[in-house]
Amino acid sequence: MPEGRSRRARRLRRGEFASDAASLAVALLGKRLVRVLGDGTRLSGEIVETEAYLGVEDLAAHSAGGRRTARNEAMYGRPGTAYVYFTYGMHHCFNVVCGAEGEPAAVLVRALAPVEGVGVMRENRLRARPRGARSALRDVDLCSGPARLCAAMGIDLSFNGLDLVRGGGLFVECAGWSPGAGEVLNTARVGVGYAGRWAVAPLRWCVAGSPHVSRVGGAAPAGGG
DNA sequence: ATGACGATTTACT
DNA sequence: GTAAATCGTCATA
Repeated sequence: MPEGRSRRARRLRRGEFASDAASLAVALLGKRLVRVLGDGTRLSGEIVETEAYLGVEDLAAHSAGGRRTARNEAMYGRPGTAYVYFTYGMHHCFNVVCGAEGEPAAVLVRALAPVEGVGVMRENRLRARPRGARSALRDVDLCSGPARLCAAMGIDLSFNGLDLVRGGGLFVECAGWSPGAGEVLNTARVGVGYAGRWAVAPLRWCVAGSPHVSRVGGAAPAGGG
């Protein structure tokens, strides 16, 4: 079913990234994250899971309390800027900066349904897997997590601060489909247990029933949308 | 200079 | 279910 590039595909404009993080997190579902390699090869996937990080007041965000460091500087940039960070000594995560410039809000892209360049994504994932990894790598798991999708798409720190609008080889396309309200699950965010009441705020969104959504603790996301 | 800690993934019991 | 892997970043000194 996923065919290649649609003729109608259109890159998102600056203004479409300027909304608040929660709105953008929902709006990005169904959009396509695209990377174009040097030789013109396209790697892309439909966004099926996102999380909103609201900025200064959000204790789960890297920008909590207005924290501004070399690492999270990109969060303070123009809407449509890529914020990529390195964590756990081995993983990268990709965010889209949103809101007004100077206000540190972003949307973490947590999972994709691969569309183009699936073979390359698989190679990238296998190469990035820890030494000793033996289990089969299922297609459905190529991009089913924030670090997995970065590995598959080849997104690393060199993309941090990149403008997705003027875009080099990384941008977001309108794919011509977005889930309706009944097709979206809204849950608490993953991996932010340290953030007090912000840990349970419903700021994660998934395309309901998508097999490409991340499975935390081995389970599919529960709860209604 | 040093120590603690991840917006995770994987393997193993 | 638990635990290991692995290192840049930040706060403290």
